[in-house]
Amino acid sequence: MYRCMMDKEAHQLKDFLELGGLKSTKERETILKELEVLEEHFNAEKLYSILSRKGTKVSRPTIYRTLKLLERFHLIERLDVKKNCFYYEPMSHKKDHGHLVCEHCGRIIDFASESIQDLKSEVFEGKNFKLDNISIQIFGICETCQKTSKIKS
Amino acid sequence: MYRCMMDKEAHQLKDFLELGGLKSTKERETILKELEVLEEHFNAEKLYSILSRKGTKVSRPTIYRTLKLLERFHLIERLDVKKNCFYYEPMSHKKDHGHLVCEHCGRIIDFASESIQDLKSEVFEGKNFKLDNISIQIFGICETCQKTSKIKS
DNA sequence: TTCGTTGCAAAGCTTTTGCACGAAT
DNA sequence: ATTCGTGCAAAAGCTTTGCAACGAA
Repeated sequence: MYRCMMDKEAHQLKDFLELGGLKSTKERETILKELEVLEEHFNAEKLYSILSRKGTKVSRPTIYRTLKLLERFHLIERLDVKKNCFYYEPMSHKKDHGHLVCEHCGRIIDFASESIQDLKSEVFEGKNFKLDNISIQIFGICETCQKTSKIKS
Repeated sequence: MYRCMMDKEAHQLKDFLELGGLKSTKERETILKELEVLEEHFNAEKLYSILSRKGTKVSRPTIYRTLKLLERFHLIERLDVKKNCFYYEPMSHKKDHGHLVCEHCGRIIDFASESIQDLKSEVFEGKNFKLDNISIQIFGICETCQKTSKIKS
């Protein structure tokens, strides 16, 4: 299962890196540190601009490479939210949950649900499919946008 | 709600087109006709090559534009399956269902589930979120690939 | 005739890659 | 001393756009 992230990410990463004969660099630590405090869903570009603004700029290629690395180690998870780019889940979001994606403002809201577990059991029992990761997106209009409904049909 | 598609797509489309002051062209009909018989999930490039092979080639820009049009009319639905491109649901797939996406061979298998309805009710009751469309992807390894498991961990 | 539509070529955007330099072990 | 990682610039891959020619109403 992806999606899940331990508390001491840094340690984990270092272990993984060592195991894989990979190196711990200041760029990787910068990114990891940012992800530990990041509350929102993000993509490569957003991370790039956050770090740039903070004066700890890391190049785009390195950001992309590092995100891939972290994904491979299941330390972050890639989302699928109808944008033509990759979005990621912050490390702080842990257990199984789905995403409410507002089609008006683009906001992504996590939601937990009993039914997700049911769904997994059903699929596991019904089909001979080795589950890895479940990804649930519900598209619609969030509360805020419904109120300020400047929404064109 | 997206995802749902009536039987007489062509009629529907013509109505929509008329309503919007849009025109019915042979390119749009070619695409629509292909989508009516297409069994598999597809993307723009796949559609392009199918039509090209059949000798009813339509340019890429037109394919992209038409798919967008059909999506706008809720005649097809865009999927989110961890590829860096848009995948669509064929018109023949109707009611609420999720997708099992094999991470090894890339195959997409539809599955229906009671729990999807539960999930929708839960969200509808719990949050003040105006539902539009639910998108469920379960990633893992399909039966076939498990058997022929040449899978690198 | 009037607009919407098409195809081409070019541009746009996100992501990836080649390569030389630099840093970690 | 190796070997891996970084940044730059360039390429790649998918999608969109500008524009002139075309075609449906």
